[in-house]
Amino acid sequence: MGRDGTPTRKKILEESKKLVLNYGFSGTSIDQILDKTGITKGAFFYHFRTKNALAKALIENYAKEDMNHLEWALQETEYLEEIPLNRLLQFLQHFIDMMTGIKEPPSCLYASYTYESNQFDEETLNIISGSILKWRNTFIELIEDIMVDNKSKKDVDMQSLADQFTVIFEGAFVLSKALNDPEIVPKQLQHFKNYLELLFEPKG
Amino acid sequence: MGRDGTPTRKKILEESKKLVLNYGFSGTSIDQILDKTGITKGAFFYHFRTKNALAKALIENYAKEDMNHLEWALQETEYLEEIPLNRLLQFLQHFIDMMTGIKEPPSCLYASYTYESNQFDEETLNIISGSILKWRNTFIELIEDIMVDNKSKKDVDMQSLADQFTVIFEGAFVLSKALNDPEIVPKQLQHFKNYLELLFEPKG
DNA sequence: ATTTATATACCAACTAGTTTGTTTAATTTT
DNA sequence: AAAATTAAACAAACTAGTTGGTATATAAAT
Repeated sequence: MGRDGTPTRKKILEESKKLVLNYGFSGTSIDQILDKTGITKGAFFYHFRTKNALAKALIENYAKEDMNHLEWALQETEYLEEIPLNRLLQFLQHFIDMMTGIKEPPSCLYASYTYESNQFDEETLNIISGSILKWRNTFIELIEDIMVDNKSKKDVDMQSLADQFTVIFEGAFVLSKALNDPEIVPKQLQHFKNYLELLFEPKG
Repeated sequence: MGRDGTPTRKKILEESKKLVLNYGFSGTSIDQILDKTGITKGAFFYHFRTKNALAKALIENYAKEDMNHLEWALQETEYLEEIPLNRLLQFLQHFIDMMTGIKEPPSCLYASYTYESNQFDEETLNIISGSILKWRNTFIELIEDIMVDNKSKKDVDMQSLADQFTVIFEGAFVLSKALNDPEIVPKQLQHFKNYLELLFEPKG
């Protein structure tokens, strides 16, 4: 056994994530990361073969956490399986709650990478599209369950309705950052919840 | 008088905008811009004092076009002033039409800059927030006109409802790019239109 | 009308500094 | 002993920005 490198690796990933979200990936230099972490160049290149290997590790990490959020909300609402509309609304409410009261504007590595996508290889970009498609398909299933015995008030395209969750998240992040107002995020999600209620709630 | 530099300046702005949207601002080098435009470094720095002066000119240009779109849609729907809901829906429809049939995923310089905001000075970032607030206030007025004699089906926060237009645009751009599917954009806007119809249309 | 002047536009080569990445030898931790 | 880390020097390529000079269109003076 040698010594344990995981704390160092973790520190690099943590600090560089913050830097990337505010300077962009190209705008973040390795020297900047070394300053923030206090480690040396040798240690950095011991953990990551190239700067783009860091990019990939960052997005892999981020996607894993993202998929955990998805699984968590699915499990938390599993008990409502028999009342599909309530389940979907509760699923959404979890994310509204999560985003309520945050102190600074959140941001998303997917969007960050997407706006400098020519810097990254296909494998790295596929992690992003893969995650987004996972959200899409999850929502499609949740909505399909509703539609079994519940007609929507409007003739809607289901795939794009499913995408709207991610769309609103991503868009709200951009506005929240640009206007420096974290409250924008939960408020926008609330509108999506309203929309689903208006579309699917039975009463007149 | 010397020769006319406006075509050169225009070329720089056009090409660098494309580059910035795919590589990020930091990820776009001046040499790259010179390759694409075929001009020389001397010419570049004749037109722009620094690289960040280009960033500012780019966003000024972009914001101006953006504000033109806003004014255009306002004027096109002015004839519906007396039927505020129809006006808002028609206003939206203009942008749905504009985004229908496009061949490649569009993107937005506001979002691009926002995800590497630490690269830019306050003046540059204020152009972005200024434009977004202009959209917000325009939509607030349009919605207020509706609410004069039309109660909404849900108790909605007006400011965030106004913001949703920009939120959906920005979010749809991100997904459209990440999944390489330009059709996402008009489809997402259609959902916003649906939402407004469900909120404000009188019939049961 | 041709020369002369001049401001603008532009070019090619250069400079100073930064970037990612390498190397090597010594040191620390398990 | 093996893995992780430091420190420091180094290189090759790239970066933003500078310099000194040249071309071009217009306007003024001859």
